[in-house]
Parts: sequence; structure tokens; C-alpha cells
Amino acid sequence: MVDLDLVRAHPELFEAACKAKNIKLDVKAFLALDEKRRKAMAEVQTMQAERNAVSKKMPTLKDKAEKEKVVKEMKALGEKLKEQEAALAVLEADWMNLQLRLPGIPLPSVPKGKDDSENVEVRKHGKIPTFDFDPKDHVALGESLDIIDIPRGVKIAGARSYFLKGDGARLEFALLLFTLDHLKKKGFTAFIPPLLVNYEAMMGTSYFPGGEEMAYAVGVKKSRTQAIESDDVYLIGTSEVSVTSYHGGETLAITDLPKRYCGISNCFRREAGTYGKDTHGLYRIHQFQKVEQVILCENDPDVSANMHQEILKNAEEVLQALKLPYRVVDVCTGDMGQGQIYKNDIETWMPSRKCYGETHSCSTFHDFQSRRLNMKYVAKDGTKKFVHTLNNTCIASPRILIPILEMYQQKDGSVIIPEVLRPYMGGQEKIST
RNA sequence: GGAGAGGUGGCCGAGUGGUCGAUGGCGACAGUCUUGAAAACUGUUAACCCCGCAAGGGGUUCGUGGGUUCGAAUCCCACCCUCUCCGCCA
Repeated sequence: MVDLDLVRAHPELFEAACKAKNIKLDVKAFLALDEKRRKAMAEVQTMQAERNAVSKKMPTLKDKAEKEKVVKEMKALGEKLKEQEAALAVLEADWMNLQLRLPGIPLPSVPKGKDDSENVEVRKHGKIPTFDFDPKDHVALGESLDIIDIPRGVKIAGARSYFLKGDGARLEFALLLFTLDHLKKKGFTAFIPPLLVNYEAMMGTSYFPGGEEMAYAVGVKKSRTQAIESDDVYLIGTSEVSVTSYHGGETLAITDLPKRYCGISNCFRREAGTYGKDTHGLYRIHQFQKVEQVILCENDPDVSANMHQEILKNAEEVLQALKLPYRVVDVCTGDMGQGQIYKNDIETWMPSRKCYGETHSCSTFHDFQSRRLNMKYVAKDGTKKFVHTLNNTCIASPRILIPILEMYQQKDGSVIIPEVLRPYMGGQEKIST
């Protein structure tokens, strides 16, 4: 959600943002509707004012004939009002639908571009490895070590499904726990959040409206064997949804800020519209586990910019501890989400793909989400302001298993366990057949 | 799943058809008193939206949505949520 006064005063900013982000939205049409809506509101409110004034007088009317006359008039007014209110409700619904699709305006520093091919590399870390043997990819490694079973995952759950098994399952939890401990040292509070959330949480974090087909809705209308009522809850695609919504509707004290939160959760993604894309292995799947950093801070661009760097650094430190080569990119306008105004991806080197693959995504929203979530704080001057929100992945598995397995594989087909993870695996040093 | 109770302002709680955005209390804020504080006393104290440069005016909101009515916190219907008891269960 955006500042409507700003839209009215400077529609061109939002038109430019729509164009840059490839959002099909007619800002002028929205403003025309906004005008129409306000006109209709004025009419309705005038009628309501009259009704209220007469109603207030009603008990004082003693004369029976006069009273009857007034009642008759009010009845007519009431009917007309009902019609106008219904018409206004239609306008409001259309208005809201457009209003929720207005984009956050990218910061001036964000590179212009149409899609991820135009993201701009900021820095690289680590050395791209060479192997003195014929390296396997993570699928082959997972299969030979019996730690990943994709065919059986597909058998029971369909495409993009998998089992992690044995040391594969343990390795994932080691990664998650290591990351949680890392963030604990950085002052983050961990959350195991609801995985099923209501529409408001999806809307508040700006996944809805627009991203409905990306989320699993729970309670199918009809199964093969029986009709089931929908529960109107949705499986989160990231704990950002639950954790950012945690203080929704609240007014925080400035001394409470910044909030450094992290959610650990399963994440569910329908991956609609990605048919045929990244079908191999564990890169793009329907379910995974993630530790996500979430920040709520003051409504100050400098403060949130610093927080952005802080959570970016936290994630980089995890990759450095795992000794994985990665690069950081500035995400271009065309590859940003509706609400994001600045975004970095971290891409980790994946030997089998012979390229860097996105493993982290660090986003600044300013007050875009907090306006939707109605999440404020009392500023130094005593006024209430919307907080700034940010979030970044800290680790997401099993996608991160791709570089780990592939980078740490040995000639004999075994995989060395990264040193920092060994304490979380009972001191185990390698996975072998 | 069965039975019952309930959802009112920052909090507690009154309010069963009209001068009710809502008595009272607590809290918070300001003032009087005090060397200072406490106590006491006095006053102020909701959010959102629309019009307006402003002063100000108007509207909406008593869980949510619908209905009855000239008029709804109050009556009717549906739904959501909370609590208590019983059953079932990780």
C-alpha cells in the first residue's frame, strides 16, 4: 500500500514505477476512479448527515401528524441512501482492488532492467572450484549416497517433490540450527510461526492480491472422494508472511525498535507458471525449509538502509562460514516485487549449473508492508509513523544443498561435511556410502 | 464433535430501540498544591475516511457480514474468535 496523497500529487512517480516493474496498472484510471469514489462518498455522507440530524430530532417531535410526515420523508431518503451506498460499495471494491496493486517506488540507485538478466553484480566472494576428477551433480551424489530420493518424492507427491533421507535430513537440520545460532549471536529472536495464515497476512505482506496462484490454499473445494469446505487459509511461501505480520495492527514504542526477528519454517510454493523451468534436482521445488530474517525499524531511509546491509551481511557470513563462493547482485527494477523498493540477491556458485544460482533475497520495503499491516510506532516527535520492514533469507534448504554437496564432494564419491556444521551432526566429518 | 458463556474505547466494565462515540473506574497526559515526589483535587485523553489553506464541518466504527426500523451497541440471521465443561486426540 502506498501513500495516497503522494499518488494524487505525483502520479507520474507511480506510472514510472509500474513501467519499470512491468506492472500493468493504469494509474490515471485509478485516479479517475478515486475522484469518482470521493464524489460518491460526498453524496452519501450528505444524505447520512441529514438522516442523522432528523433522527436526533425525532424523539422531540410531539405532533403526531408532523411525525408521520417526517417518517415518510425519511423512509424515502432511506431508500435512496441504500441505493447510493450500494453504488458506492461497488466503487470502493474496484478502488481497493487497484489501490492494492500500486507499486512501491524503487530507490534511485536501483538499476533499470526488464528481468533477472539485467541484474547488476555488486561483488564476488570465494573462488570458483576446479575438480581433478569428473564431478557429479547433487542429484547423482544424493542418489549414490542415499540421502536424496526424488523419484519416490514424485511418486507420492508429484513433480518437484523429494525426500531427504538419512544424513541428508540431518545435514539440512544442521544447516538450519547453525544459522539460528549465528542469528542468535546477532541479537535475533527466533520464531516458529504459523505455516497456515489468513488472507490478511498474505495481503499485508503484499503477496495478495496478485500472487494467489503462487500459494497453496487449504481446504480444497472437492477431493476425489468428498466435498470439503475451504478453510480460507493459505500455506506460507516464506515465514516473512507470518513474522512480518506478528505486530500487525499494533503501535510499538520507538525503544522497541529495531526488531530483529527470524522465522524458521517450511515454505510452500505452487511454482505455477514455471513449467519446464529448473526441473532438474532440488533447485525449484514445492516445499523447503528456510531461516528468514525480518526487520522492523524506524521510518527513516538511512536506518533501513543500514538494516538492509546488516541482514545482507548476516547471510554472507553464513555462506563464508560454509566456504561457498557467491556473488551479490543489485536486482533490477523488472525483477523486483510489487512492494520492494530495493533488493539484493545473493547467488551461490553451483558447479553442476556452471553458474551462480539465487539462494538469498534481501528486500527493503520502507512503509509499503507496514501500511497494509497497519503497523506503527510512536516517533520521537510523538506522532505515529509506519515502521519500515525488511527481510532476507539466511539459509534456504535444500537449494543450498546443491552447492554444498557439489562443492564438498570427493573423488571417491563421499561428501565432506562443512566444518562449522559438524558440531550439529555429532562431530560427523563426512557422508559416504 | 456435544453443552454453555461471552466479544463494547489503551485496559476493566456499564449500557436491551432515539439528545449514546457510548456512564463509571484504571492508566496516560496537563495543571493546582509541594523544596521534590506521592496523595488529593481540576481538566484533557479513540481510530479511520471525506470536504477545507486553515479554523472548522461531516461521515464511519461497540467481533465480522447481512437483515428489520424513520432510527440499532441494543432486535433478527449467518459467520469468525475467546473462555468453561464433556468427548476425542499428537
